[in-house]
Amino acid sequence: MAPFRIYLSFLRRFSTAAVTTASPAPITISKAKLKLRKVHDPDKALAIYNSVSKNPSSPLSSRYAMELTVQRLAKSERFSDIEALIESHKNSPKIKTETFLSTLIRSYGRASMFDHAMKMFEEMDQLGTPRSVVSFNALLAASLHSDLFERVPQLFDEIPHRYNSITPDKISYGMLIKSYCDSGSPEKAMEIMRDMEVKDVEVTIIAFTTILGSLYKNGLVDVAESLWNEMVCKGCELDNTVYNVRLMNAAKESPESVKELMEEMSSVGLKPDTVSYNYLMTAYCVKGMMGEAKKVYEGLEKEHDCVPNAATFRTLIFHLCINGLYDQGLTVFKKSAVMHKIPDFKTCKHLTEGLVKNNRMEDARGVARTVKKKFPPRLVTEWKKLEGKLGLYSKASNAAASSSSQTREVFDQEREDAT
DNA sequence: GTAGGGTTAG
Repeated sequence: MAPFRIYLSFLRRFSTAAVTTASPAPITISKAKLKLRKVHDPDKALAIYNSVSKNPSSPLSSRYAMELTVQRLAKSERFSDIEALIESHKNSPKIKTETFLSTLIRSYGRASMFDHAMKMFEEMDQLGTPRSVVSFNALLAASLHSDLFERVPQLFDEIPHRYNSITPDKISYGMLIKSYCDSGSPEKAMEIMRDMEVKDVEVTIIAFTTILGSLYKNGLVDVAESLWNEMVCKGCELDNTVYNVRLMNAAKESPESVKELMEEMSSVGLKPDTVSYNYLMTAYCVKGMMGEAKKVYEGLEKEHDCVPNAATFRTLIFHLCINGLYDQGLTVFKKSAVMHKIPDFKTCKHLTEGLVKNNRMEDARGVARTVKKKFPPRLVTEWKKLEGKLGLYSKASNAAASSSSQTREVFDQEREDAT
């Protein structure tokens, strides 16, 4: 049933493509990956994926394409399509290699389908795939991505006992630590860390970073600071991510403390990245210093050679809206649409409501058009309810339509870009 | 990016 659905989806896409665009010819994998990053419609994603998966040239890359496709389908809750897609790979001779099978387990995790991941792990004997810590780690990753953090300690107890070919390594332990951190127990995570030291398993910078972030989030700032000192004393090679976690904490304090820490970052030879600048921008936003926040945003590309990401847009647009700066919010929103990184539902709602309140009906409809194109079906349904409440397409609002040729231009540009 | 775990939600 499910493979047939995929086929139908593909046909559907194929027939529209035949009418509206010139050639649906087979494409290279690198092209497919570029396209997949932009496309959010699950049927389009599947069509792109199918147009390369037949081409056997580069199997390594197509795994990545699969993960992207699965993520698109997962957002639309198309679980039977995901199952069909992933299971179809079991026919490949590569299924006997543990890394390939582990990719499939991990993909199930990306779709929060932990039971399927577990089933695949258990089927390894029948499939003739040898087991090592590689597939065990894939299974742990699948439970973390499925938000089943309580399953991780359980698997940790059971699996290595059941299969003597599996010995947890530093990455397994890293995920165990993450599971405790995600369930709000950084102290328990620190116990695991001490346990690793006893067992002579390396505590990597990633494990440290996980704990550090969790300590800050749970308000255990003093413990976090002493862990940081411990890392520095041990000569741990610090990187951007661990500094970014500290910046997260500094952002709660003040923009000044963020800047100070960013200078420290530079002085140790690290270059602040998009995430770092996002924290600086956030620090200005929460203080209501929107002019300064926008300067950070504008400097991202111009001065710092960084690309704004989804969090950049989400945070900035949200705060522009709650400060009543809908016009500026709209400008930034347009940019986010061009970059296929529109903000979340709540932020889009704020923006649209604000535009309606200011009688900018055509601009509000422009935002709505983009939202409906990019959100998964469930949210589109929700969004249409909002449109009804706002009277976005009522007669009165049509009459009030104004100044929108510019809006159309930008949204049309975005539309072409998406195909 | 090539095996895999870490950072942003007002």
